[in-house]
Amino acid sequence: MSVMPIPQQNHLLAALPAEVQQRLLVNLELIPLPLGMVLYESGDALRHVYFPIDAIVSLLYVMENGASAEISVVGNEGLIGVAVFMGGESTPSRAIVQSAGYAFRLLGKQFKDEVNRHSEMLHLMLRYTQALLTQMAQTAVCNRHHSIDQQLCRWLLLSLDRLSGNQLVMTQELIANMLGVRREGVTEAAGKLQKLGVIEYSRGHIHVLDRCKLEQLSCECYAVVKKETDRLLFYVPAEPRQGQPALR
Amino acid sequence: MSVMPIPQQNHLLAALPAEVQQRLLVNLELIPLPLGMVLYESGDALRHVYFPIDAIVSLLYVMENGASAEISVVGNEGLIGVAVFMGGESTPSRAIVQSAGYAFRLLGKQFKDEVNRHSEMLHLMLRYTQALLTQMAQTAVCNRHHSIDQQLCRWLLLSLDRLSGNQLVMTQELIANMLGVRREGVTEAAGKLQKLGVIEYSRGHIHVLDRCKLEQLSCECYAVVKKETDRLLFYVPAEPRQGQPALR
DNA sequence: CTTCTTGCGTGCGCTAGCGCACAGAGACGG
DNA sequence: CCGTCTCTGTGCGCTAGCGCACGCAAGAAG
Repeated sequence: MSVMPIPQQNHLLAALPAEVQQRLLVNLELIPLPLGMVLYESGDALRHVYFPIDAIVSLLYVMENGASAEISVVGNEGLIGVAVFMGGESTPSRAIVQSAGYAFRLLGKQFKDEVNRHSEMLHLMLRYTQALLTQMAQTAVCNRHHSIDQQLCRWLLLSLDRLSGNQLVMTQELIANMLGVRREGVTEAAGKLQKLGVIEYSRGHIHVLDRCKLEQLSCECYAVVKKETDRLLFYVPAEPRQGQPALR
Repeated sequence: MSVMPIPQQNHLLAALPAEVQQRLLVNLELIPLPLGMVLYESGDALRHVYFPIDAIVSLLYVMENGASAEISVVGNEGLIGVAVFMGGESTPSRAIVQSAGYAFRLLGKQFKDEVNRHSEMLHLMLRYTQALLTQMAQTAVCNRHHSIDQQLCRWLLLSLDRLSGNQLVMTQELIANMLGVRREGVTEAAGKLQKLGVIEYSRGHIHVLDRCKLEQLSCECYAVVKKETDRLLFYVPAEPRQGQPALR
């Protein structure tokens, strides 16, 4: 990040009415999110909501025995902390930084008040929440029916969509935690992809060489979630943004 | 159903302010939900929202190859059709009746207008939606990490909580569809439970004999979802309902 | 340049769950 | 009472993924 991040780089913030943006701007706090930082733990009352700029945050469920599984992933298309306006104030999951970067944050209470004052803003947030819901549902299905190979492809694509460039900084161990599988399983799957010339990696750095191939090898889950997310967030009838094709 | 169902048997309808109840009552339509009825298909625009009384409805994702997986389950604690007020108007899943019974339904537009007029009502619906979110997340985790035996226990408990009595009408084949596993897998798991004296079944009728044991044999997922659902929906500070222990 | 740490590769035995095939047994209509 | 359909039980070979153990090599630290 050589240039200063601005709030409008987060799609949700950018989509707010100008008037609301003005009022929120002064309260937004730019926060660096280093890899592995925990934004909140399972059951924590949410003090802030976070709007990622170039960071990626995973919602992770950690079981009693320590095993984990990623529930959903959030980049600059969304926000962390939907429980603030959904009313629960907490969720039984952990929010952890999966790719370092920056985010703007806002006090939960302030955000909640603002959301409740502006129905347009509320409805935007609710559409985002529905996109999140879709992602969770699809994760459930994917966990049930698809191979590690397919899931790795899906996961790489989800991350890629939320990054600029085609390189991820991410060890296989961490990917395994996210997918809820063995590290060796990821090694094997990644090895296959490398042999096929789809990716190239070494010691925590993954280059995606052939995104197209990746999409072919992925299960349907990626496309379903992407399509639905685009429908919910980026198709705004009779506005200039209409038809914007992708997450980023 | 020898007695006439009344709207207040649905927890969400019962929790609405008296004034709103009055206005909705005349528009509520009592509908019988036979086993297997599809309330909506993946991608359908939602014409109605449904409030189950004694029926159970599953949200099911059906993949391209026909395989399926249950995303969440809804009984008289909730409603079918959250996409109406979340703004998406549709979801990529099927709503199918898993246990026959009755539900009240309401035109989606009417419900939406009502929700948008009453913030108290909206907030109740959002809390329910968060409970749904939790259930989906937990389903994802459960699909990843737990055995068919454990998942069957969880599934039986979820159904039991939404029924009166301790008998389910449900073939192993259908349970397998819900869990997204083989029918034989369910046969085996159910056989174990029967040997342990936890359940008793024959040709689509399952009697639960020892609910306690069922909870012990289930994975943590059931308890997590139940606790969170109770927290979100039934704990209303400084009101008579406070401390109500269970879903039903 | 050495040493240590971190990330990746690999092999091996094991189990859960799959796909398939078929058999028996309750329910039910004629 | 008989044929038919639906539901459940069982057996068998197969594979994906697990747990474990160990080796190796690229960077970082000294």
